[in-house]
Amino acid sequence: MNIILAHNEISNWLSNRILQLYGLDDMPEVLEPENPQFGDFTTNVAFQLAKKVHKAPLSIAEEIVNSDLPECIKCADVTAGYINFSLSNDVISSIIKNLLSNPDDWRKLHTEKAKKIQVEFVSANPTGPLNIVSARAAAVGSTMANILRSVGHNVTTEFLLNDTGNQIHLLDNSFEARIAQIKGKEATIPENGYHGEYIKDYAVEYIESGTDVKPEQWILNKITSEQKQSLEKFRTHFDVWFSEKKFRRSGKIDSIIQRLESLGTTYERDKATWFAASKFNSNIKDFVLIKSDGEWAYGLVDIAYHANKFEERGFDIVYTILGPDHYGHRDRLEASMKALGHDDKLKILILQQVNILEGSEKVKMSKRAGKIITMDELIDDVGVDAARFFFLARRMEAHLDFDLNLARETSDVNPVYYVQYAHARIRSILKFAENKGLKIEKKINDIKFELAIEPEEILLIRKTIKFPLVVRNASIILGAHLIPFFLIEYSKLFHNFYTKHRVVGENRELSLTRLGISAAVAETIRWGLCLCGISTPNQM
RNA sequence: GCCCCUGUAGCUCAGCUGGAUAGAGCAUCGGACUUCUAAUCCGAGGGUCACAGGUUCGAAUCCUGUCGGGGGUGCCA
Repeated sequence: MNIILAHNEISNWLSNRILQLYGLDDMPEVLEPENPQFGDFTTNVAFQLAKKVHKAPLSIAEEIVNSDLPECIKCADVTAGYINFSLSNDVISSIIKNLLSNPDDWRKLHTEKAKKIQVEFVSANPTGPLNIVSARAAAVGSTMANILRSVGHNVTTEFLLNDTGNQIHLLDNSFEARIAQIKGKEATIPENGYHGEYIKDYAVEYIESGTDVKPEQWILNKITSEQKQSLEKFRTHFDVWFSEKKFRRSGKIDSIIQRLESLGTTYERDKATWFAASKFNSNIKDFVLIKSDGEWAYGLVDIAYHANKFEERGFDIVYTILGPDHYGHRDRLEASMKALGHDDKLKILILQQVNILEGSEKVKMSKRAGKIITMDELIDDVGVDAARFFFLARRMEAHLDFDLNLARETSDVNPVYYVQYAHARIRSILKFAENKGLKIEKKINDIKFELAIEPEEILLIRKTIKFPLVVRNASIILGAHLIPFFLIEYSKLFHNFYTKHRVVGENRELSLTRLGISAAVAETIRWGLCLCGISTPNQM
């Protein structure tokens, strides 16, 4: 038994009752009440039916409950029209024992029908070190991928390497100008080229290495491999680095343009080829696929790239995380996927930007001007754990003001330490108990959860068994932030429990029960932090 | 102009596919270590959920409008 099954059982039971009593084919919502006094699950279905069946909510609720309850339920109370369900003790106890004896299985939810999903994120231009904006994307994208895997999907992470085009030319020109300057030759960096110091450092390194690799190739390799390193250090792994350059040579782009033409979605104007995007979404304007000089526009390449994800690589769903400056691009891409028959398979998520503040002044970041806060600096200053938690503990749509000074100062009070501390505390208790001859792993079957009668114990147990619901919900609403917020609240419950009740005490049976609860909490925190790519130290 | 995001405690933010008394962290003030980790806990103060209408048994949540903040609206990528 697990909580997801129990939840489904209640939902199904309710729909059956509604069908039996009123002949209505509804799928009622079964929610968790905020206040624990209202049980483990609650439904407001009586209110919703009141109008349809012309009865008072209270009597509807009573009618529904007046029958055999689902097996997992101890009791169903009707209060003010709500129906509140409480799980039976056996179910609760078996869920926790299951968790303790097979933590790895417990982490595999398999709640959804497995789909082949791609998450594309960061995809920064390889023109310099990754900045703090990419760090937010990295934290969110990698955590989303972890969450989707947890519920049973087959997930691939991808970084689109923009290794060709204007920005790359500018980078190359800037790099070669720096090399020439260092060699004492007259050279100027293009006005809108890359002026950052790092280009100078790379130029020195290039010259000193005496390599015969062309500067253009060398700088690209250099920057890409440094980006990879930074990302790995930030616990963000990409399964695929997809080269735009290679893709452009594959011939797929020509075939996409032909298909769009044969679908009648394109037209010629001013010597350019346009896509009639407004046909698919009246809010957007048509845009250019092939420029008047015969070059492919970025929009076209990206259409072909996304079509490739579905057609060549067979993804059922693709999540592409973009910054708000690509907002205009979202509707265009989605319209084009519709044209190609991939309705609703592509979901573009806009991750709001990070504003950098220095005191109260907003700092404009620009790679070209060389003003950036790099991901490496962030890692050095505040650490991976604190940085990831900081980025994850807000939803995607939230604009984020990042004051680096404040972040440094508050890294001590970042809630991540609060959560990690709860875990470390428990490890320490378990060790203490083990030294006294109470090794919880060997006594799981002896635990008597009915001994847990203190409110703090009951709250912890309730919250523990429900974490899978949080993970599932996060996977559905694509809200990675649900995990950190759960962990903060959850850790608070534990710290509170810890100060009020002694875990390892005189009474061996009670100690065992409390150790069982504590071990389950530690396991849950470990899972949650692991989803977030955050470490779980055993001592702090 | 049009489109997207956003406005909740002094600060940073949860809560938004409508539900029971609006939450957390930080900051402020007052308490708690002889005992498994005080990186902790307990308590207090702090709110016109931007504003105005509407829908509903019920609105921070949905709809309309107004105002404020951010972004987009390229034959750049």
